[in-house]
Amino acid sequence: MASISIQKAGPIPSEGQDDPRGRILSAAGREFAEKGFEAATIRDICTLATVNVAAVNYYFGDKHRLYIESVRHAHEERSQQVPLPEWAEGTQPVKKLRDFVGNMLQRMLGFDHPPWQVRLMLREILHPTDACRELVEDYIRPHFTVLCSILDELTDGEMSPAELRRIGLSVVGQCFLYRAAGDVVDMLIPPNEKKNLHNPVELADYITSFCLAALGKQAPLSVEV
Amino acid sequence: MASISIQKAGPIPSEGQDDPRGRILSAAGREFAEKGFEAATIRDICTLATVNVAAVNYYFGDKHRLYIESVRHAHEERSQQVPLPEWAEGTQPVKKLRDFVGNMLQRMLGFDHPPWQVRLMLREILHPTDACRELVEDYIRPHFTVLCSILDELTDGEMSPAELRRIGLSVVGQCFLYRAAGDVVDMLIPPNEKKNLHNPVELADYITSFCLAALGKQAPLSVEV
DNA sequence: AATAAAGTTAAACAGTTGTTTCAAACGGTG
DNA sequence: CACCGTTTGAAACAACTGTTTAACTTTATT
Repeated sequence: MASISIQKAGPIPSEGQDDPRGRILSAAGREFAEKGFEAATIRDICTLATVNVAAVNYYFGDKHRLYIESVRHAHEERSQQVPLPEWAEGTQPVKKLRDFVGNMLQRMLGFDHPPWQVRLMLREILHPTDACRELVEDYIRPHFTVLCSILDELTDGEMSPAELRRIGLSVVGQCFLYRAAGDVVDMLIPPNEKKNLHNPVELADYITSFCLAALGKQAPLSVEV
Repeated sequence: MASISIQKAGPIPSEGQDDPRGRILSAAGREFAEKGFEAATIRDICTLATVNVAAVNYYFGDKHRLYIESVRHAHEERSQQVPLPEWAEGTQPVKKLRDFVGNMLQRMLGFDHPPWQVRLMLREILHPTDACRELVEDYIRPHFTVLCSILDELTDGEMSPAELRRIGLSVVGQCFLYRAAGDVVDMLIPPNEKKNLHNPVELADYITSFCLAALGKQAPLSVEV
């Protein structure tokens, strides 16, 4: 019966290097991230993980539950790969915002090319399935809450929570475009321009400045007429 | 031989109502938009279009070419569904920007729920395939160019083309988030707040104001310290 | 060492996929 | 009407899918 292995959900939760469950989880994450749930096949995943096809059924029950676990595994891993910055008491909110945007861009875009964890999460954001709610509550909402509290500090409590959320979405949106539609962005701008202006470091500065200017906490990008 | 039907690529390009080719194209668009290329099946598409499974092979050769044609069909249809606004000579660039953002949001989000054309294009933007280049050149780039020229007017030619493109991406990004990650946005904000602040009309005003403020063409959203 | 449980394997299963076949039906032209 | 290329139809094809089976090896416990 499959239900036996389901109850256990894996015999040993340790993350050893020759731990089959962990290997499957990692291989599945990469495959799901690259090809999506339907196009990724259990056989390819098992080949990549060097386990027998029956192992998926043994450890996870079926493909769907393997996917759910893969998403969970991905955002847990990414959370400790790129943790939120910690600020000393009394840090200027302007600096906090800049740090936060830089951190978000680093998490989304990575130093070189984005890791499979992010691409898998992105799929879930774009076409949510059962795994989405947990992803939002455990990963996205905490980050978004931090952003909103920074904006609250920045605007000296003048804004309502609703307004803060809307501004927060403006910040996130500017970063998110580069992650979700990065390929199209690359087609819209010249190649050298990308290296100079649209790299994570430059972008963090620019997006922060753009938002600070919009909030009147910094000189506008253009002079007034 | 399949190559016979490929050369013709459909016997009659007319768009009659009982035109099988047109029905397949429309049904395929909806299915691809909802389920993606892999998960959508030729059988489902043909059932929806009330044609035999062999019709796809007859009119389009294979599934992949049907997909390519579907994307083309989608963006051509959407282009004339929501055309770019036309402005009289001497229209204020501020108004142009507001119109453009409103137009873009309407195109992305639709009045009620977004049409399948947009969702199909979104898939291509997120995970580009062969159909992407044409989509960018024929649909996205023209729109983006208009936006950049509006921003050029707005800033009185002070900005370099590269800077204009970067600002343009800030505008697009704020709109794009609601389209691509709409489900997650809905989970992050209270339901009533969505109706009041995050509907296309309110959003157009807000995003325009945010950008105008950032560019110093309008008072900032928050008062200065 | 004997027994049972856990883990792993190759092989097969039933169902679905994209694609093809070939004969029947259609629609205009001589 | 007979002829023709064009279009449609039901059925079959081979390949691949997720899943399961049952025999096998390993590991731990008594």
